Amino acid sequence: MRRPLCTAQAVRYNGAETVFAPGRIPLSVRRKDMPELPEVETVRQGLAAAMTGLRLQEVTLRRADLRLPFPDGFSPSVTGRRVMGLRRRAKYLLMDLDNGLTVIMHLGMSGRFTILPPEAQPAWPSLGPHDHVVFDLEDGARVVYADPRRFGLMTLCARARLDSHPLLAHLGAEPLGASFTADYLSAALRRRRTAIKSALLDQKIVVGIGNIYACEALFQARISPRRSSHTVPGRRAGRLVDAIRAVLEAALAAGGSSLRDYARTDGELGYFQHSFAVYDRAGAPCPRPGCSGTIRRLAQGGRSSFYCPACQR
DNA sequence: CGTACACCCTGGCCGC
DNA sequence: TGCGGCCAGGGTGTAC
Repeated sequence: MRRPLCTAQAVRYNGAETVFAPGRIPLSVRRKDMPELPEVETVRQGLAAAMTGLRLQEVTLRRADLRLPFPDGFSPSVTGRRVMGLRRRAKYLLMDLDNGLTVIMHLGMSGRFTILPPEAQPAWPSLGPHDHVVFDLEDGARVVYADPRRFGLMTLCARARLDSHPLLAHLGAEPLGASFTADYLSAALRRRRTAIKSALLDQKIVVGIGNIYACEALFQARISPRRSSHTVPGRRAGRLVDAIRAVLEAALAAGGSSLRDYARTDGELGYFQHSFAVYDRAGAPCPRPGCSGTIRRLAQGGRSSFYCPACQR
């Protein structure tokens, strides 16, 4: 399918709705399907509702690895166990089992879970080539993990040693947690000379922010993605912390409502229509009221940044 | 240690 | 219209 030509496009900004003038600039209305913190949290809620308290009657691995190999004994360690609950740390999903083990799961870029309710069983879709893990629950429901690009992972860890697991030990602050403050961010950035955009993607500083929300938060905080990190501490760090929280919370709210919609239809979790102020909008007018700038695209660290050079400094 | 970049993978988009 | 090529991205590993 080709990208639609822009006729009129609505974008939400600070609660006010801005409508782009008709133009000839091709704008993709890209469906966001890269899991960042809000998407992972939405998936966590869906899985928790479907799995908590139930036994995993059968767990099937349909290949030997994703980004990493499944650990030896994965299926036997998990099969027959009861799911005590689902937690999230950064973009990792943590499924606690009743034998003291926790399943660590990451969606990578294209990982997705689908919940097939028991009553729909005769009409369940057959498994495709990218359906790598199948959890059959004791109530007859089925949870399928699919991941075309296989950047995701699934592994096991004793719950008592979870905090020192190599994947989790070096993670920075949760952006929606109490420890993520202007002072914390200022201290983390003070001696860094990389661009602030790259620092926001560094999971040792703050977790859960991917390329899209990094761009959106910098736009809302009116900070250029090119600004050197060590010039952010102080007032800008305060704006940035507020902007990160606002952007993630708005996406979480959208995810929650889409979860209810999807649960009624095909049970697919965490993927929803979402529009962005700057992400993937190169050439579009800046949506900030009163700003006449044009959104630009910039390559930083092998990744695309989108920003308004007129109002982000 | 901080920084920069290659790499993993495949669907989808682009140009020819 | 068909096909080859390139790009997207998170996280880790390596080289400077």
